[in-house]
Amino acid sequence: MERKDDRVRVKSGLDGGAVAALQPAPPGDARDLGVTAHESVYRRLRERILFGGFLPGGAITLRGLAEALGVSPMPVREAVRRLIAERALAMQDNRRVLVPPMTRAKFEQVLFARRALEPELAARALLRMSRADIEAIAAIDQTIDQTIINGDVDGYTRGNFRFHFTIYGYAEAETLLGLLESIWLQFGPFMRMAYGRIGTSKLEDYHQAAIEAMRRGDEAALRAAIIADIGQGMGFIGDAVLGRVQ
Amino acid sequence: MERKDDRVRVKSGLDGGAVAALQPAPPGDARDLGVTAHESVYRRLRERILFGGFLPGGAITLRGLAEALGVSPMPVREAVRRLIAERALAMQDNRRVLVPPMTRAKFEQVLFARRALEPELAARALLRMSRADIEAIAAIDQTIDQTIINGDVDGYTRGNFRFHFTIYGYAEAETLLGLLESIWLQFGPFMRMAYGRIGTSKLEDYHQAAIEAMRRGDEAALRAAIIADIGQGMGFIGDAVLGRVQ
DNA sequence: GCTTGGCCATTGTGATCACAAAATCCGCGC
DNA sequence: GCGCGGATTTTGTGATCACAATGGCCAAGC
Repeated sequence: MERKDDRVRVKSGLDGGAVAALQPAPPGDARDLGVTAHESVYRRLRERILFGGFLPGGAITLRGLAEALGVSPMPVREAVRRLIAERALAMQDNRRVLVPPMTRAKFEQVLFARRALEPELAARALLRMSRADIEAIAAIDQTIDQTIINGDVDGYTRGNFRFHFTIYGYAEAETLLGLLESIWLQFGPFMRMAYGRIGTSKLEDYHQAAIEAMRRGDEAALRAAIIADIGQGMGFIGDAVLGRVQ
Repeated sequence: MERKDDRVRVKSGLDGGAVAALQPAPPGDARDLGVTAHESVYRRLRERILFGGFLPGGAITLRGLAEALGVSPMPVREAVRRLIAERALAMQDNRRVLVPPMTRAKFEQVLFARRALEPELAARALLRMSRADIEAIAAIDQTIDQTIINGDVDGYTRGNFRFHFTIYGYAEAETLLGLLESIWLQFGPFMRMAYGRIGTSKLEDYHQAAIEAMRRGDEAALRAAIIADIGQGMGFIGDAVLGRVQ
């Protein structure tokens, strides 16, 4: 009993207090309104994978998660199975579930997929965004700048995700967006790890260039800014994580 | 122990014609060797979605599938949830599971994704294929030609899938391949429907051009052949299912 | 005949139990 | 002190049961 809890807590503690612990949803949590238990569990785990810092390679047990989340193992099974299908988690031959490790080959494919999908989604979004929409994106970017100043790694990670996917959401391209979400889930833990290791001081991005391209309605410049942002961010992650990849 | 709930399930039967041909796995089926029940169910459903003809829009019930497959509803739940995560099935707000309908917007995104992923996968495969591998591909294409002559729509559909994914399998790019599999699962039912509606008589493809490009080691020509094949095949499907597609 | 209301079968969801395999632990022998 | 083999615990899997909600069906009323 004691061990089980310990293992969960250890995995969650990537960099101390900045990350909210995995715990049962507060009663009346907005995320749980009219939502099934496994959907709630799925969202919690997904968020944890993207931002929280499940340790890559760390083991995950259904009963352990169920106990930590205050539900029976059943909805956890469904949520975990869904995340496995999205390649966010993996099951090895042992039937043991874990956050799949990053490899150089996988990293390179993630990079290719991002470069193929994200400029396209941004370009499609540009056709459908109002001036107010664009300024909302700019506002998000300002909050990101604040997280950089504050050294808030978790805030930066969340803000960066929100910046990208708020834009892509306007593309009205659910099929392509689904592919991209799977991709982000696959490098999410490593993004968090990289930023956590390097800190926010050296962070720079091409968000401002993207915003100005959107303001001008310049699709080519927007594509270029997104590609530059991907290359810069992924270069960061690659340097931090793959330098010592097994 | 004794099950007191001996409700009459006789008349529940199968849900419409969509699952009519689904049968329990034969004992000792190679697909079930050392494989969990939900994995077996998953493969069977997946194959049916790709080749078999779940009717788009047709309703699917867990208990109906379970009965048709000779298992309890539990492994069906996991298999269906996995297919939903892969976008092969969808759950509407009613919590009813169905084969999602094709829309013009979705079709166009599928086309974009195929054009982005498949030439790349083919090019990567080319670097790793031996001469014998290429001739094995050529042999697959010959069986496809035979299915066209015989008017064997099912055989053509399977052969075409096998032709493409045998090539892409050599690319050693599991991440990209996973994205592409999700894409094929999304248009699979419509591919089958289109070919079934038009028949094999008018079928032509660019497989031969792709094979000769591979024999010459000509990456650019291979990419072009794959792109041409996608355009031709998807044009077929689009015409048959959506009417005219730009 | 057509609409409408209520009854009931059916559905997905979640909890609990049983079981086999895997991992872990523990104590024996060297 | 250190491997090593059996016992024990833990784990994923699958079946069964309970339950609330949705949908379908049929009869009553206009």
